[in-house]
Amino acid sequence: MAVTIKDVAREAGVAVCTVSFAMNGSAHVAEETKKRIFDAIEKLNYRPNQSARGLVTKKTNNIGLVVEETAEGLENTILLDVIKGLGQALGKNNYDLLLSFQKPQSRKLDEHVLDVYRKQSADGLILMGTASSERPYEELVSKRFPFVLLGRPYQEKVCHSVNADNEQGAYDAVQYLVRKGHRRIALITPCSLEVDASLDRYNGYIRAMEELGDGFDESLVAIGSFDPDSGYAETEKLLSLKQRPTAIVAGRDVIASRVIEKAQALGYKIPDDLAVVGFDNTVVSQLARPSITSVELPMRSMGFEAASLLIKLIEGEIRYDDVQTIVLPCAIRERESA
Amino acid sequence: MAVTIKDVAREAGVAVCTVSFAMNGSAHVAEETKKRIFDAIEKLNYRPNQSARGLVTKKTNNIGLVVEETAEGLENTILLDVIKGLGQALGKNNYDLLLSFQKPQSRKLDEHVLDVYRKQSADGLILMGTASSERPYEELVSKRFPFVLLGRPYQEKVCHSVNADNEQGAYDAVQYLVRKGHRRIALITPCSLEVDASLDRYNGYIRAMEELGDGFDESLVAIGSFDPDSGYAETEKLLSLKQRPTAIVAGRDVIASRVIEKAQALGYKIPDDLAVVGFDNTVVSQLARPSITSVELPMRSMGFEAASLLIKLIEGEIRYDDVQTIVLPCAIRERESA
DNA sequence: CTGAAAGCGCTTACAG
DNA sequence: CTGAAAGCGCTTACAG
Repeated sequence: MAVTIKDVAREAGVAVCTVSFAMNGSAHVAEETKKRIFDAIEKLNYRPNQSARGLVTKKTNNIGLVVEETAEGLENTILLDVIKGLGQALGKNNYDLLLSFQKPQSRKLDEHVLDVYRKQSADGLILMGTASSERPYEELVSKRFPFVLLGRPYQEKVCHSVNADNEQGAYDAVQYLVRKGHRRIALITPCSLEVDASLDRYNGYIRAMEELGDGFDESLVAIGSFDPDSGYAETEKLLSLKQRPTAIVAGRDVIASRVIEKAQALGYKIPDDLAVVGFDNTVVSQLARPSITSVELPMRSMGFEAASLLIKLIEGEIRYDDVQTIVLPCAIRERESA
Repeated sequence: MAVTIKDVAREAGVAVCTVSFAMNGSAHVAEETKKRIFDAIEKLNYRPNQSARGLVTKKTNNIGLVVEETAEGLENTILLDVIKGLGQALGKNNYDLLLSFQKPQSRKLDEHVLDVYRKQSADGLILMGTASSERPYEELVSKRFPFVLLGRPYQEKVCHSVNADNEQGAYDAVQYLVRKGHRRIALITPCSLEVDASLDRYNGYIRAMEELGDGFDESLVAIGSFDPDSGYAETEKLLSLKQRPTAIVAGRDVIASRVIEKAQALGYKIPDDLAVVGFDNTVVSQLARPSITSVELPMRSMGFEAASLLIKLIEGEIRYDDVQTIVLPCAIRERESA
């Protein structure tokens, strides 16, 4: 049915292997022969069958990305940027992205990750999300199967990983506010501190506050959540402090928008009475009024770096044991709120 | 290196083909033998090599989704919902999603679409986006390669397609406002009318307005754009009409949020002085204050239906020539702005 | 009900 | 520099 390498060989009047050599550059082929071959390929619109190729080369030219059936990992807009970043690196290197979705019945994500490895349908894996499972890594590592953690806890340096520097992002946010003249700076965490990124931001905040010399005042920290209304109550609490903060670092943009609403409702002018810095630089920060100064996570770069690293691992440009831990800086996008 | 069907056969003490028969149910195997085989599979963690399987069955169990290098198609948050919907259907049926990114150099998306077909790395294709190219379809159709258009112009019923009923969505939005007592209802289109979805919404609006009996007043229509500030000027213009509208249907949520801001700045109360209905039901409509009543596009269902349809096509449950045109209804999510 | 064998479309030593 | 042949890991008629 489909055109095969045999058809090309016949059309060009050469042996099958010569076509293969010419296409892959795996042996020298006379210029003239080459031209005949490439003409035949173009004429017939020949593309090597990936399954046949994969069977012998043990390479699929696919990168796997596993997604939970509940799709929690897809919840955030941010994933789109990651995929774009992945795509840039992948397209450049001629890889495709294989998104594997869990079957509704099978509850164990770990097993599913292992399955895409066992089926050999990808040459490497990008593992992203917050879920920190240990088991799949073991089998993957022991079999030296290439994979890169993206935005996950980096397992004591035993796995290649790419992450955003959340700690530095929060630190910079405080520093930015200090430069604007603030000293009483509060933090609302993006969610519980059990989540890695949340803890990192918390730590960055503390480091910056301690450097300020006033010491760390626990009453200036509130724990936010994924509740869409998270930020209202925390703002009210923070602003009713005897020594109220003049600035708030909100762990996520949505929370920042709630902070602004509540503060405005209480009669505060933003940013004059209260400065607000958000996190994630999502569309929310652009649409809010006033627009929100926000710490941008380099999601696109993270995707790009993760895919580039994985490809180097696959192609042997980086040794498997030479564990890479890439941490990318966050940048502050200045807008009206601070 | 990896465990093969031979290993399983040896472990279970049967012939290779018996293992294959047992796994695929393609021939009867005695219960007892079956048990030995499945025990061996479990013990060895055997999973059939996808390339080998694909080579002989001519099936990859992959669905292709082509993405332009510029990733325009990925621009909207909405794609995430589509992917979730695709994933639901795919996971259930044991297919993976192959996202193929264009190489930076190759400028022709059409060729790239054809390449994933020619390489035989997917059993079918989901084509989404607004770009309407004709050429790839021809080759695909003539070779009877399964593909489904998602949110694209549906090419005079020659291609299977899944779409949202934008026309009805706009019609319903007007009807909804009429029920709230409005008659002077304006429309700001989501973008130029060259885009299919935009035109459909425009037509739905017109149909509803004409049914009202007051006839179609062109001055009540403004053409919006993708400019982030689109909506400001249009609102100003519409509200300065001698007979100003009491309600505005905004073609996108972002535009609706601009309408609200501008109207509020001009002293109008929402929804009392001016009712506003948005489109797309994005996070913007939830975060705006007042929150925005919005027409929801069934992106998740569209993804699910598109994948389900494609799988039926692939597996022969639907004849290739029995062209399916699935149009899914939009629903109005009532909030504060109307 | 089970086994031996051919073949899917490639790549890669191995000769010439 | 090019050709004939083996083999990758499966599935599927074909015998028994």
